Amino acid sequence: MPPRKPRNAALAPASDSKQNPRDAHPGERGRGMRNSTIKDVAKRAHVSLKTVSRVVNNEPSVLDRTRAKVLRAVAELNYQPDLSARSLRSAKSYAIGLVYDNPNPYYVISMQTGVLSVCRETHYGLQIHPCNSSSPHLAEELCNLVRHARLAGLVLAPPMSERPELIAHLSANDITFVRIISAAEDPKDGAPCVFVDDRDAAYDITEHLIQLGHARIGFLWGGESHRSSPERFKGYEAALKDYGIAIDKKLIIPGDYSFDDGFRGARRLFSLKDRPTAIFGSNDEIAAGVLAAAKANGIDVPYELSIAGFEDSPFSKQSWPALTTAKQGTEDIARHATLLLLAELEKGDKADAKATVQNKGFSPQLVIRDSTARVRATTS
Amino acid sequence: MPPRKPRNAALAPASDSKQNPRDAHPGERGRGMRNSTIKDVAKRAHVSLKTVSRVVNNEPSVLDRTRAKVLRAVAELNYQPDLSARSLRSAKSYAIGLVYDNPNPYYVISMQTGVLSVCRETHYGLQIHPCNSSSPHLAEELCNLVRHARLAGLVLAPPMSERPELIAHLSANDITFVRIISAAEDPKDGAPCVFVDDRDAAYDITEHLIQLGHARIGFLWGGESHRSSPERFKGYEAALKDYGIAIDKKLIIPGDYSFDDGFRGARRLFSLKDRPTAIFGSNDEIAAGVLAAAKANGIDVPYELSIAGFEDSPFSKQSWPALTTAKQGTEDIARHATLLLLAELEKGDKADAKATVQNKGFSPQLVIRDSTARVRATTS
DNA sequence: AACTTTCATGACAACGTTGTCAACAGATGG
DNA sequence: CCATCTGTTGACAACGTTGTCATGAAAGTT
Repeated sequence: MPPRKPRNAALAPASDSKQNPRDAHPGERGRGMRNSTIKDVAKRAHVSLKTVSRVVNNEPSVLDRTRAKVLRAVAELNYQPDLSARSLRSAKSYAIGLVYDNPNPYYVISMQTGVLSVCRETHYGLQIHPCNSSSPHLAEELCNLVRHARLAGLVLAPPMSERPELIAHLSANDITFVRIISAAEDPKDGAPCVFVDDRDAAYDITEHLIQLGHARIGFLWGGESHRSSPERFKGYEAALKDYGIAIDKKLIIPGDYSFDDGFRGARRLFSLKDRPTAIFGSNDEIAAGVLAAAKANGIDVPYELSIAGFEDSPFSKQSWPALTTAKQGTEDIARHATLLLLAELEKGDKADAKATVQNKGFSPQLVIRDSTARVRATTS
Repeated sequence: MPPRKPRNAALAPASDSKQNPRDAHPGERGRGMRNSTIKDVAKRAHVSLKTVSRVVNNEPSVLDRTRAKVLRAVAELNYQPDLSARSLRSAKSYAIGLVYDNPNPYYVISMQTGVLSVCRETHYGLQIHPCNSSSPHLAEELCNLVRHARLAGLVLAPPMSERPELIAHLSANDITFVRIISAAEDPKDGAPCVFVDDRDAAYDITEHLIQLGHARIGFLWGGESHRSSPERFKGYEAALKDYGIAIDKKLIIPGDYSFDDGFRGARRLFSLKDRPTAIFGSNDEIAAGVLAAAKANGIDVPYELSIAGFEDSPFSKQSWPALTTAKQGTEDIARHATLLLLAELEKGDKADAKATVQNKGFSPQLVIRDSTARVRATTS
């Protein structure tokens, strides 16, 4: 075999002449040499391998003086433990997975950002795993993923987090995970989760519309596979009931969390003899579709029609008029879920038991913008 | 230490009574037992460890009969090689990093999707690494990332891919990477890259506007830090020149790749004595800002004002009117970049030399929608 | 003073894999 | 018949780390 050439040869600085993979005393220069190992550190600090290991892992029972000596050597050599060796030996792992199936880039990015912020702090790696929630082999796939990529645990976003068979399968295979689910309260089923009270927020939105004088309020459903859909519907239902407004089934349209379904749903509502004066789309995409349909039909928003969405995605600020919606705080939700997962992992390690991170609920907050207004006149 | 409890205890099936971590003969059931190792496979196939290793890695010099025997055992035990052990021993690695700094979720998600599609096929893991391209420690940060997470290589999205010091630093540290850059042709600097001809596409867009009769065409710049910005500007400039239209500096507004800058830039253009009849926003976000500004000023798009964007993000279809833009094919670009990276990695391994994957150029394609129209009347 | 306990440290094996090298069988050539 | 070659296989060490256990010193207890 010919000697291995440095990659990207053209851009690399003139390389040294000798092939001496092992003799350069580590520590002289930070570049171009093999990574230093725990052995080098031990030699330099005049202690044993194990002592270095202890210091690096913050184990107790090391004299302060020794610790300082080792830390100095670590710094001088720019030593970083090798994760492969570590996870091989300790059967632990330093990466987690984020599993989602969501067509909404804003949501996904917020999720990733939240999870990553914790990963950065804790030096965990993140593997993203978009997937097809309706695949029959998903459970198997996730198990293999965890095994193959040696993931310490998973953060499950909806709708995966809401599929009991999937959850059961993961539990059975001893995989650690956290769920992010739509629910009004902690399910208290023993498994860690973060729950988002979609129902409550949908109630607020509906109430806001009612207080603006609307009585005929259309509702456009989100996807069947997400539990948030029925939750949001329940909120809508409850608000109408509380204000003594009868539910009109003609105003309730099934569909998916998509722009196109918003567009189509709105057209159906427009064709009604007795049109709604307001439409609540189950998320911002749907609401954007409604907005587009309104414009296509020459309906003036918000004066002839109020529109509300759900999610507070960036384009809800940027549409014209800007959308009234509910701010989910996806990033915080993801952050907390990740903290919860890490706590769970620690729990598995030690019998410290006392978990400092708890299941937690989030309530999306109503954000009033320009797409909702007081009812002006009954539509023709 | 008390015996380790299974995690998620409440959901786990009634656990077995004995603590027998090692005695269960692997292969009987697929669940709840330790992962099988190469040793188990060897035992079951009545061959040595090394032979199994050879089969698993598709090395030559194995009798077909032996290979078959081993493969059967592998299948029966659902054996999957342990990546930690593998990368520890072979100093190779099975994950790559995707480095980007881009506020646009659509772009980022497309990028991720493209890279992931290759990763899935090749069983590589993907670590995403959003970062701050203006951080002075970015180069150091990336080196540490690669070392710490044992990444085999990096895919660099703009603008990181366009910073010479960064590239040089990575090369100097012997890190393998591919760049995705904005350029009309292959820079041929020896380092692998995928280049996107923004200039050409911007030319097409400008030409389209000119052919609709527009002569006063505003141009809203994207971010300074992205090379795509001047490239797109060059395309705009070249088209005007080719059609004999003088450049009016008042029509050219600096700014960033953002909605807000689009909004502000458009307002500045509207306040001009001699308004443009068309505006070319350097990306769809900017164009969306222009659209919003037009609506806020009661300007009828496309009849009083044509607007074009760049990127073909989903909302360019969903805005009202839908935006004329250039389709980038980000997903394909990311796919090819990843293939290129993997080819580069293989090249490092063997001296096969003959690279089958080459640097490649992409030309975004003009997509004509409803936000551009034939010039009707001179603006007041 | 002799003992137990506690603490700090180190020697060594082990994690699951692959690289090196040697061994062997059978074929080929003289 | 022996020497050589080729192709297949296996024994063993090594990768860098951490867990286990042993060791010895210092401190506390009788």
